[in-house]
Amino acid sequence: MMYEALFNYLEEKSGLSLDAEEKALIASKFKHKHFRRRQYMLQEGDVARYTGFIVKGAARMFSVDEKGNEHVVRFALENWWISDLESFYHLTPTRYHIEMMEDTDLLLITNQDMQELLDKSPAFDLTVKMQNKYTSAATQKRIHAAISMTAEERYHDLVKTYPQFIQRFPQNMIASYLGISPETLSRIRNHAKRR
Amino acid sequence: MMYEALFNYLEEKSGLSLDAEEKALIASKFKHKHFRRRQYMLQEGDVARYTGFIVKGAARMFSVDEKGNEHVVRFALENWWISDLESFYHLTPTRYHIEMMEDTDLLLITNQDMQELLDKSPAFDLTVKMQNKYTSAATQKRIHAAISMTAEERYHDLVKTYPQFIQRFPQNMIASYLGISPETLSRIRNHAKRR
DNA sequence: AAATGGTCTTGACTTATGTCAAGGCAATGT
DNA sequence: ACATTGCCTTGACATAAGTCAAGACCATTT
Repeated sequence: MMYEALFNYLEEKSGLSLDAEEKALIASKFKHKHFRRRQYMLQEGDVARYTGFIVKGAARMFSVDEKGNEHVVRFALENWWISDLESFYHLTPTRYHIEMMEDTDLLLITNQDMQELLDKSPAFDLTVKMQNKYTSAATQKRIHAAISMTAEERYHDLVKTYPQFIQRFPQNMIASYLGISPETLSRIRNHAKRR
Repeated sequence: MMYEALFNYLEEKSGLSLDAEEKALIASKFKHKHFRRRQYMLQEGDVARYTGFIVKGAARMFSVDEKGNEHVVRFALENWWISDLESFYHLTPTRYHIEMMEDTDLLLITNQDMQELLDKSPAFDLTVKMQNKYTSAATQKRIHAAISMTAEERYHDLVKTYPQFIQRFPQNMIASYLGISPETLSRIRNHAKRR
């Protein structure tokens, strides 16, 4: 059932195994919600009451600037967390939207329940610690890419690092994620092919 | 003395107060090291054995590309942590350099000692958790800036967010941090003045 | 089956930013 | 005091990427 994906993820990331009691505790803190393709989990101005764990599906988080242009800040797939952490932790209105790109099953948890789990479930606590390490390394790499590589280099790097993204997100959103226009991405891909 | 800065930081971030025993435990895990201006804490190819806490001073972390150009990935000042976390956690050779921009006092800790402190010192554990929240929000903001703002907007945003950087780091490194050339930054600053 | 809307491509043109080169100024070392 | 070096500015030119517009191709809805 739905929670198995989360248990597997926790056991794998933490390296610890979960007994029935810990599983029950964890399951009691998350509630399951199904989203349809194009449905929003969060909209600009909302406060992010939940962080979501993706059991199945895909989502994107993006902002909209004054000119109405969208900027994709992150993508998320199975076994990823999705939320605006700034809003989630500080209870401030978010500047972002989170939209499902496919029919998606999420497990949702509030900040308060998350704090409780961090205290009471060693596997959960350790998983979050491991995940933070991984994420901080990855975001550092992305910042480095953004400031030091050309659009073409960033695209090839993305293809290598997250090939799933290319399969599951349309090209104009990939372009937005890379910080370039869809036209530029189209040309980059055609140049690459010719060689 | 040297460790007071760290204790103050931990008490403030965690909201917990440290008794003599916890202070002694923490102090036993860090060693103090003084660096002179221009001295390196880490060089490309090294493994980052330590993470540093800056008691006094300033540092930059940067990479060098094939053309020999430097790219500043981050700056750090008093009460900031500095390390290549990817190398530190995975014991892989780093692609970065960390150089002191001023005479700097650091408190250094190994990964193993850090794990032990996370287990044994509640204030340390809570501080790291709080810090992770703060950092993940800040890096998300920086990624958003890099992909969606012009060079000029990014500069003004930096001036507002980290005015200390402008005071303490030379302009060519600020430019590198923003992902633009020193010439472009010079022109941006002069345009701004005229208005 | 036709209509609609979204997605990608391509061409022509514009604009932001980079590159190269030279000179000035201030800090630093000898 | 002088030489050296690093840092910043400015101009001329080059280039990467953005913008606008049109058309092709699909998938989805009616």
